[in-house]
Amino acid sequence: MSKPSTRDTILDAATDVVALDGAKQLTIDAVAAKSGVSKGGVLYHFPNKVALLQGMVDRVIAEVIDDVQKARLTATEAGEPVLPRVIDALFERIDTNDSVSGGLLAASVEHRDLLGPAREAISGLFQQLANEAPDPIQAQIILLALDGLKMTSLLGISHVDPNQITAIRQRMIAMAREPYA
Amino acid sequence: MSKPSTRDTILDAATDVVALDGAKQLTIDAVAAKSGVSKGGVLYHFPNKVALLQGMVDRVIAEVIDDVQKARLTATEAGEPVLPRVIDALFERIDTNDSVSGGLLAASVEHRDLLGPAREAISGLFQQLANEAPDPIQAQIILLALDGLKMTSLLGISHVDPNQITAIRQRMIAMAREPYA
DNA sequence: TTGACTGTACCGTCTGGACGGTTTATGTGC
DNA sequence: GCACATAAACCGTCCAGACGGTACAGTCAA
Repeated sequence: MSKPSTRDTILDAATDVVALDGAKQLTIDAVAAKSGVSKGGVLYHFPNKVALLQGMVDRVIAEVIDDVQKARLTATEAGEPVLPRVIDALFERIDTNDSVSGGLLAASVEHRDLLGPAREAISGLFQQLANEAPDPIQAQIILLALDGLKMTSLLGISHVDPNQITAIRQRMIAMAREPYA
Repeated sequence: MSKPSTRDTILDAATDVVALDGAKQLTIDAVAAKSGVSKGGVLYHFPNKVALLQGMVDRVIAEVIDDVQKARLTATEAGEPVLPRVIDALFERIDTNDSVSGGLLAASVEHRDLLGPAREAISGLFQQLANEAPDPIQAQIILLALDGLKMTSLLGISHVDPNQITAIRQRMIAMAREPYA
């Protein structure tokens, strides 16, 4: 276990701040305090606040993409259809409902370009997923529904009865297996 | 056309500010300047900034609910299934992509209770829509996909090819008409 | 008279970031 | 192995501007 880089320490602290105190409280001072690094040190690694946000966003996005790619790989290796596995993977992420992504989402409204690079990557991946599926349009709808589920629950405005989550999940998988007639 | 109330004038101005300059620029001073009402006047109607935000959110939510209810009414009057009409109505709202909702969404992450009352109303309405549909689970998935579409396009992170929007819309309607076998 | 404002002055606080200084790591020549 | 130079990593303070909110005297139509 090597000592984590200061850069990562800072990003971890920033994540903590958002998770515990909300996105509004994400100030350079707060991050400095929580990370044990001085304010100057923080600004050395991230020349300004936007760069810090960018660092956080990039980490989260990379994680999501990694999850999906993994699901995709294991599915193709097992000779199974890809989409059901992806659905499962994304549902797992919904359950681990970090309040961090919500905060980052909010920040991204302000700084549109934060999600610019991420958009490219995710857009390409999802398009590919849909096109590889037997029924691309249906696949898109399923992926959109996953977006909706994630985002509404992220923002605390989900209108889905928790008891029905499992049914929805299973239905999505069933849909993914047998395309629309 | 009677003169709009000062309260509405203020809310309009606030909406303008968010639309043109972003949510971050929504300051009491900015709203006062844009509305032509003095700062004191603004604070007379909205004792603090949160109250102002609440006023904005409430207006938007009421509008959405109204649209959906209208679609629902005309459908039942025509003896048609409700969901297809609702899908159409919500798609129309996606196209009129006000950047305001995005800003309000961002603000709602910070002030969770802003969406509290709205959540109740929308949650109830959507649940009812789903339960009235021939296939409630499928209906939920469709409604979630609409959420996803709206939110991703609101945040500028949509991964849907614009050329496929129409196909997706039609498929959703087709799905709503004939439930899953 | 009263409610709906205007206009201005003011306060306390927060925050991003600039800046100059200091420690630590990394070579490099001898 | 050692002295030295150089740059990277990091510290702590200070500042200017912005913002929410208060206070309060005055205006004006109903």
